[in-house]
Amino acid sequence: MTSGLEFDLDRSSPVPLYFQVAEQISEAIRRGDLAPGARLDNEIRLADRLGLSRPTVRQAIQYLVDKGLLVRKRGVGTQVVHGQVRRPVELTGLHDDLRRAGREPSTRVLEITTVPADERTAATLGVPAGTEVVRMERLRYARGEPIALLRNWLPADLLPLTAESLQRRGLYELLRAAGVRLRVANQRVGARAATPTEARLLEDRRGAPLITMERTTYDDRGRAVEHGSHVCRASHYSLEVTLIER
Amino acid sequence: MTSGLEFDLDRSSPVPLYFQVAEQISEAIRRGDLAPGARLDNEIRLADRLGLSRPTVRQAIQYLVDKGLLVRKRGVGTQVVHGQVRRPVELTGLHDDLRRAGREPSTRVLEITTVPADERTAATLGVPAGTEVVRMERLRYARGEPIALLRNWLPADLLPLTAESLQRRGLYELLRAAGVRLRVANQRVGARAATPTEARLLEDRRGAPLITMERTTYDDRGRAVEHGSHVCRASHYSLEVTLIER
DNA sequence: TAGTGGTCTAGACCACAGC
DNA sequence: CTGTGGTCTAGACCACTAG
Repeated sequence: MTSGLEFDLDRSSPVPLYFQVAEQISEAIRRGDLAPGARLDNEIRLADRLGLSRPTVRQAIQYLVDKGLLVRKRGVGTQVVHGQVRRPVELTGLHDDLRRAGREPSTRVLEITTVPADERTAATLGVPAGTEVVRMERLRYARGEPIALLRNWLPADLLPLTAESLQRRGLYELLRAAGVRLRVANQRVGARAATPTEARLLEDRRGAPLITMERTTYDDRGRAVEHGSHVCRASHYSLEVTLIER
Repeated sequence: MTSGLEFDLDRSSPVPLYFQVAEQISEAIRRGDLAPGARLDNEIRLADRLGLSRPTVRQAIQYLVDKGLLVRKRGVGTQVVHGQVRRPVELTGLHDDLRRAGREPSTRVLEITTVPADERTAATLGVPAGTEVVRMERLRYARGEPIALLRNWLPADLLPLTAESLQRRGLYELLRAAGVRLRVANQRVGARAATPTEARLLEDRRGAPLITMERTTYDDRGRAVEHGSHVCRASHYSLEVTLIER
């Protein structure tokens, strides 16, 4: 039950009320005050207790259901899901992933050039063939060891990119700082053996298993802002995904 | 614009109105009547045209935004995202994946037994140690070729499982048919080289690159209903994921 | 400044689960 | 039968975007 929980809402804050509620429920779960399987008060009672309308409370709950923290069942109620959500479902780059895991990422920029887009790149990014695009190749390290080889293409007019800025910050971080709001990414994940070149760059043996990732990311206008084709050393990295069925 | 689109709503249908709207917009995108980048009418106008309230129209749009088909930006409008969503974000098993791709999956059940849960399995499934669980091992084929080696554990009281039923239907399909509603899955994806045993079963060479998947799935009561530890031949399979930032 | 989505309210009726 | 979430209405005001 949430009966014992205290909620602290600030109506003068620019933070939406539904989000304040969601954050505090989320925090209660993280702390363990709401154990896995625990039932929340029903939506009406929760709304009464918080002095909010039911739709606002529903919005808060829906937000956490979409993140995989809560599950709902009609006639039963809303409960905390068993099993920790290992990672929130977010649109992150490898740099953020590693930093979050406390693995001190660093980057070596192998190449960064501006070229006219060939047919295939233009189609992927949804720009006319021949448009200027930035092509870059980076080597990502964690704790001093090579982890991944990253190849990216993005429209040249999106933001200025330099080897210096890419060495200290991840691509996604730079995009966000430039006001680009990432919204959707289509990603294909596979695996294959390392080629001799890849093995040399990643300081691994030829034929070592690599995770492959092919990703195109779109902003809040629906435009492609980045395409990436990456390989990661499987011995040093794995992906975590949370799937939600609506 | 959606101005030229026709919408056909049935208020007597048990299908929710927001879902009817979402389906028809989705269909218009699939057909190409709404091209990538196309702007929808604004929410107020759309609500007027359909004879619905704005919240209902918003719910329909939100549904498609969550699926990655649409993007919204305040002050701008709602647009169709560039780049096809290759696969809807759904909670599917390998069997469904392959069948959807028209690859005629078939299954050979190598083992299926009921055993008391050891410490680790019990913790993963959130049941007391010693509880009866089903342990199974399957070999999944597509077009006659071995694709994946699947190992699963699930609570024994959930549903009766036989080698016969598993040979003709996927595990997720059987779970759904038994009234289990899957809601959340935490999944870890990696890669490694095939062991000699795996290579023999998968009819591949030793050291061949494999995709590894470790997944725990929860139902609408928040209980773990299945844990899987799978390996797939990377040469014959890859995963597609769509990531959405809220 | 005009137009858009973002948030919020205060109700209503319905469908489904479980006793 | 009772309680729960699921759906729906008809408004309101605000914050942000773009010209």
